[in-house]
Amino acid sequence: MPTVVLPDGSSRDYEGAVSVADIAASIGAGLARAALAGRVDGELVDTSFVVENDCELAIITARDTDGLEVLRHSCAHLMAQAVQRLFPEAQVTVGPVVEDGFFYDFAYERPFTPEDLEKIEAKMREIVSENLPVERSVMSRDDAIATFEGMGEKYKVDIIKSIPGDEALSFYRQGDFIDLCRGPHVPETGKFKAFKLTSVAGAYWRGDASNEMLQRVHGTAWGDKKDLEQYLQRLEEAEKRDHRKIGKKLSLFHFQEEAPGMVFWHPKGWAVYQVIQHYMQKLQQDNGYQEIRTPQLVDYSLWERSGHADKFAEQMFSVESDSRLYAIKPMNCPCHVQVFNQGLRSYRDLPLRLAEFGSCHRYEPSGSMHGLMRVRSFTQDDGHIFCPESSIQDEVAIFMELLFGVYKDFGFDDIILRLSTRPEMRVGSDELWDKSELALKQALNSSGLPWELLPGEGAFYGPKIEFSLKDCMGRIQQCGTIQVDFSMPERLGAQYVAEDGSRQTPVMLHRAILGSFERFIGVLIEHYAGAMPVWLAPEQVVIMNITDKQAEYCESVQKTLANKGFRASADLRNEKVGFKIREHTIAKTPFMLVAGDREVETGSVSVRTREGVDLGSMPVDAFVEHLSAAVARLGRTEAN
RNA sequence: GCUCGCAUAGCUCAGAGGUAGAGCACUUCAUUGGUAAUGAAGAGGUCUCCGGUUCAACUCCGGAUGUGAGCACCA
Repeated sequence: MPTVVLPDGSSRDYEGAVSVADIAASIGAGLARAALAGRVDGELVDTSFVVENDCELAIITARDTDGLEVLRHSCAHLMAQAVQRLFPEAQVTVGPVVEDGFFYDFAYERPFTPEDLEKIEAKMREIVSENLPVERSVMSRDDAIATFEGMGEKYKVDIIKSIPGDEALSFYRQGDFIDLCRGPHVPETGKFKAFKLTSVAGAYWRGDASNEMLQRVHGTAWGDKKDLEQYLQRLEEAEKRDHRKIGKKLSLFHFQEEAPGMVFWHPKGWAVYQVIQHYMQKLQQDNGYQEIRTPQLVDYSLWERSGHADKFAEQMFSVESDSRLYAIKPMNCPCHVQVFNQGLRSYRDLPLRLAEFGSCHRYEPSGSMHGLMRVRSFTQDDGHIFCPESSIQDEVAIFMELLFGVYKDFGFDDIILRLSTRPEMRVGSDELWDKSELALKQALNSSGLPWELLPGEGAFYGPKIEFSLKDCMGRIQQCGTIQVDFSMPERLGAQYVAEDGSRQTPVMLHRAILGSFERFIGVLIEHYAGAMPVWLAPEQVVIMNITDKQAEYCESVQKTLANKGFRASADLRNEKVGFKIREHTIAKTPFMLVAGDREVETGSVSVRTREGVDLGSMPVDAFVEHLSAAVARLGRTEAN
């Protein structure tokens, strides 16, 4: 006589053991149709799961996040079934759920083509219309291995063998297809209303580049057609915001074959870069950093001493000159230690905060480059804090405060914090790791923000915090970081004289707020779809005449604005004002000023924004005030 | 680096085994027009590069380079 408590708090009694599907049916026919799975006392189960005792139960539909996951996971099975019907030689491997969809990896004699994808999708629809029941079963490991060996599925056999423990394994069968799976799954193949295969690409077996390459087919699945449509629109929107596209359209920068992975900044892109750099420069000055500049080429031996040559030799550019080997600097830290090492340092000098807009070159693998997001030549807003072990927590807390302010100024309010702790391969005593991990944890906790733990993901020299921001498309972009390093100061002989006269090795905190200018600007472009906040806009104002008669007036207004430090230009071309408005709107210039005879007479300008809002005519002074306020707001929203 | 795709005018893209087209941009002329495209004319391409097949290659084949998606990598 189970009593089932539903999410709304109501409860229902049943005569005897009853399946989740039956419970759904007893609540309503609509719910029964929509039911994809159940959650019994917090655990996800199939709708065929039989409830025998009192429990809390929720019927899971495509409206639940969990339901969508079940749907997508089942859709991966559906796809695998379709592939095996079309290509009996293809072997199945794994097919997990990913954000917004799923994929399945197949081993096949040749890569799938886009035409194959269409065929697979058609076959999937066929299987949907067959409405095959999806049935769970349990097999012992030995039986499972024998079964899949019999089918010639060697990858599955591998997977089964690699699952630890020796309890029985669950399998899901739908018609002619069976797959190893924890489940749960949808009750029958008729449940799929909206799915689409999106792409095919290679992926290594077990994610290891030394293994053979499989065919990974990506797909997406949703509760209904409307959601699918919305998702596809979101993809389109993301494509429109692609910083590579906008960068070209707005002439911010370009790349060319002669310098792969290195940016040619155009005047407008460089203007943005400069604004950001000046902003950071001022910020760091105001917050106890001293700016330095270190060489581009440094003898290879320094990189050997720092340990980088060992690990990253292949990713370092080098130059030979006078039979000496130099590395083009791939990072700034060893150079900063050299600056620290000049002269004898006292504990009174600490914390010593050195900052550099450090230009670095790394030979990134060709396939990893991506517009501004991953380049071979980039500039970090790098900084290193040399301090005694005891100040780690304070320094980290101060840094985080600084970083949050910067992100807000750029218009990012949603920040994600992650702590990466000791990896297997590491230097330094456990005691040291304990201390610094604790320091980072305490700094995180005192920020009051939620944070995530990534065990084992720290650098070999110390734990780190990574700061990611969420852009307006909900994508997570890693930018800032602070890392504790107990290794490099020692390797490179950094020391200071402590209060008691003894020589001590300082701890070094590596930190960056933006990460790299290139990447950060890429993120900004996508976040704002090119329409930068006024303080960052490469061109803040353009003033245009209606006829040649107002040319002189426009020039004088332009000069007035430029003298006040605004980025203003005059568009005096012999074109209709509508044409000019259109061009500058497309160019995302925040303010467009029009001057005709009326404005000349009254010493005013007619103001229009790139959003198409007409602010009417106003005296030039009034506009200057308006503009100043817009600039001063930075990227902050009203609330912040 | 790996798998698959792509590479045509400054940009966005069409295009057939018989040495190329559109729109925008550019130049010139006319036009002086009040808030998202004034009209006309002109100029512009060793069709990424190197090989091969062919009477003939921008087109087919191979390679290189760059680039796109995904994987791997990311101090």
